[in-house]
Amino acid sequence: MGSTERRERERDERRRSILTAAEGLFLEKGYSAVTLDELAAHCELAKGTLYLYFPSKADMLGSIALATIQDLGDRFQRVLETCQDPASCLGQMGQQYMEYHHATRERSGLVELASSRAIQEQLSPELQAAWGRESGRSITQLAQALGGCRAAGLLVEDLDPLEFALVLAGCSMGLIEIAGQCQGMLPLEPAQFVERGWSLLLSAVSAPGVDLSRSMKDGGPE
Amino acid sequence: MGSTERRERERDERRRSILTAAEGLFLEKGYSAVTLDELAAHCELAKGTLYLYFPSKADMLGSIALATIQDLGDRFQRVLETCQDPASCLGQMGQQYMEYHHATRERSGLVELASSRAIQEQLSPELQAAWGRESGRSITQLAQALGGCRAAGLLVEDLDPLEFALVLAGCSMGLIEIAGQCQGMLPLEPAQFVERGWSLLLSAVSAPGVDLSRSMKDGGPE
DNA sequence: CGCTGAAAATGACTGCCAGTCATTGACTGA
DNA sequence: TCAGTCAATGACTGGCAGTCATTTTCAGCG
Repeated sequence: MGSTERRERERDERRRSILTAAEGLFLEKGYSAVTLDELAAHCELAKGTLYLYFPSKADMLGSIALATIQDLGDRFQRVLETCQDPASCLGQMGQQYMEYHHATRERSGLVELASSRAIQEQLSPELQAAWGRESGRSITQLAQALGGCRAAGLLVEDLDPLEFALVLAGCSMGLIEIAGQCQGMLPLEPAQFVERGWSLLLSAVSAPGVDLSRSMKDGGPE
Repeated sequence: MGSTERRERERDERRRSILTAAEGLFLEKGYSAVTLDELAAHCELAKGTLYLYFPSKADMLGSIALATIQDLGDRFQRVLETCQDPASCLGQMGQQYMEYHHATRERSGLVELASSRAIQEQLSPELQAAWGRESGRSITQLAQALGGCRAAGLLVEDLDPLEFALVLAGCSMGLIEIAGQCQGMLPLEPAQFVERGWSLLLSAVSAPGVDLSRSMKDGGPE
């Protein structure tokens, strides 16, 4: 019988519905203010049942955040697969990053929290491993695009693609964070802020006569 | 009698000794793994006594982190007061930032945690206000130095000093964070990482023919 | 020197909540 | 119909932040 498969499908569905409810509550009230009794009530389940699907509350948050950052990796993957020209590849990654950020901006607080040491060390080993893999993935992808640009002579020679990819990633994170904290201080959208940062960094490492930051705005030359 | 003053002095001293013990434990075991019973035992006090000095555990962490970021503001203040030439002013701020980071690098995890929404919203209103004031201070100071550089024609014209100060601050935060997370991924010290970021950003906004990132390395022209 | 009142310190206690587990219920295949 | 498996339950436990009635300390005074 296909009953085992149906079981599995139902299990997946329930898991997903728990995550959906959890995400809503976490966004509404903040992670630590949500109790599992409350979440269980929202799911019309008993608290114990939640533990059949997740080993801890932290793992629920981690799973939500993981799915979010996986989205970025998937976007980058698509760019790498469809794009030949290195400059437009990098440009499209920049665009995808902005779109990703826009699509997930309300969740960015959850991703930030999940990245923190306090949460990370509570995650199950499997999730921890997946998280490390996933956050490394988008950086590697970025480094790959940067490597292509350097090979094409579009970047200054003495640039380590991986190192610069980390710089870009770190700055993006920090800019989003500070933009969230200083909403009042400047009338600027977080996304514009990040875009500004990328532009500056890219223009600083472009080879003489080239401006890679331009390729982000129009998706590359053609 | 001077007994009231002595009282106050002793109170301050005790407060400080609690913070010292707390900092040590937080660094050793992580904030959430430290119980107040444990901390009280280390201070040779009863748990209740701690609450005569701090309204909550979060406020202890907040006070430690606040003192840390105040240090940066003090450093920047000294630079602004002693320095006339705008370029060397900015350069010295960069140097001070690196020194600050070096001096407080083991505490950077605590500052990061204290900055998080999860902790911020638990802080007493007074501490929250002080935190906002203090984190705004160093950015304003940085903006002031940048304004001086722009006025001297060292920066591109269309640069908003405050906005760019926020970019620098955000990138620094993010770079420190990602450097902490990706220790294994690259053989680079966090400080070098941050320095690299500052250099790139400054070179991107320097006026044609000027390289402000240089002034950070040698403390400016003289 | 003892007395007194105020301030400081105490630690048993409370409430809350993540996580557990013995029990019950639902379904399946024989 | 029955046995066996897996999902679901919710009362319970343990641990910890924060409280508060009580005790201790001590300066100032008669």
